[in-house]
Amino acid sequence: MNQKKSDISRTQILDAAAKLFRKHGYATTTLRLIANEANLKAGSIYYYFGSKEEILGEVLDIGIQRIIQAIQDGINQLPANATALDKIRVAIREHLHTLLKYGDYTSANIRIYKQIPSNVRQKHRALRRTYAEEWDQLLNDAQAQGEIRKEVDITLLRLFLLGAMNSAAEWYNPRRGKLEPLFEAVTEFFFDGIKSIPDKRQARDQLD
Amino acid sequence: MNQKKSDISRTQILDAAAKLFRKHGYATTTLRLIANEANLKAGSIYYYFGSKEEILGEVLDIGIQRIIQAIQDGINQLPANATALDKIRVAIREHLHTLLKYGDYTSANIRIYKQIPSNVRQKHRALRRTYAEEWDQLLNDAQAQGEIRKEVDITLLRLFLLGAMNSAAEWYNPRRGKLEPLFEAVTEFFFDGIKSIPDKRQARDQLD
DNA sequence: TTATTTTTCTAACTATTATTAGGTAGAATC
DNA sequence: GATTCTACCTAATAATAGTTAGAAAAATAA
Repeated sequence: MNQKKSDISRTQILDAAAKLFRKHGYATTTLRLIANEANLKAGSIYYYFGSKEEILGEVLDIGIQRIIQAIQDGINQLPANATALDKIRVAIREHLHTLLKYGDYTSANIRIYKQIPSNVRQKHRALRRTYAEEWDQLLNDAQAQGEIRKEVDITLLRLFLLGAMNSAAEWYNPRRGKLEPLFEAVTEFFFDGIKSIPDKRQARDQLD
Repeated sequence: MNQKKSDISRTQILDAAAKLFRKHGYATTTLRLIANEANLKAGSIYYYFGSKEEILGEVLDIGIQRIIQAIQDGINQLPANATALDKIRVAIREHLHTLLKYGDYTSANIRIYKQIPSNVRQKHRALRRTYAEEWDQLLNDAQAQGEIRKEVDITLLRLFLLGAMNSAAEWYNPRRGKLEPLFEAVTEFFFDGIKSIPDKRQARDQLD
């Protein structure tokens, strides 16, 4: 009844696949490479998965689910009087952390999503949508509270904010720098902007 | 002496490759698909290119060069009294435009860069570096002029700004929306931020 | 121990790939 | 008109991919 050995191998295959998908993309990652990384032979993979696409699907789902979980946990730890912007700060931090530190699944997801078979992408789309909606919720709340200017297009904000963060998966090198400055830079840029002096439009907004 | 026919076919191959690389990635784009899109047979491609990698290399280079050219042209058309931020605005606009409108080469470059054979990426890296340096120049100028707050880390700003813009290649649908709102959103977010009221830190900066 | 089930391996099969060798039709040149 | 060059094509090659079938080994149960 106890099938521990089996679970271990299955996890090793997924871990190996996530790592290699992230690094080399889906198409160029062969089952023989995955098997090798997981200390198996290629044929043995089919004891656990029906196809290469099935592995891909599971890696993708795990990638998003981990990040959703991390943000959920982070927000739950916030004090009761936390503002909407506080929650967004937590979400930014957890997103970056999950993406860049414990990142094979999440990073693989971000990196290869657009270059996978369309039937797999199709299936995975719902989960992505869910994640996007959680962000929209956070951002809309902040706007409703008056913490985000009311002219801001929330959808575009989400797309550019996530786009900026996800791009770090392309250039961030864990050995060359800590993650905290990235978090501070993102919040600084998006919350306050980079300009020295508020221009007329912003000044006007403040008079409302 | 006039080899117009040849040039046309060569260009068609490159156009087809850029289009397919952008859409399906490098590995999954076969020479037969490229040939078909360019109205040739696969073997004929070798009359023009020595290998698939050679096509890739040329597509990548063209992608960056077009964007560099567009920005250069845009800045040159600016009046003499344009500010450093004005130039950055132009650079943002041209970057988005080249990426999203005339985008097969540029978009292919952005999308597949991380999943190509490392020797090709190695060769192409210098051009990318050049482009990054042009941005750093623009941003540093603005900071030296006092138009960007002096605490801003210019390298991180470049990485996140380009990351945000490039992400649009993943989600922008030309049929569903105009490009101008994107441009406005990017400048709004990065220049002024999204917050309704400047927080203490920003207020402090303004007192310096 | 023996029997059964779970897990892994070996060795092949089929399809597809980039690449190459050699041919061909027409245009250009002599 | 004969020759050479240009721009392709056809057909084959060798390598590699995902996948499968069946045997071997390891673990578990009897």
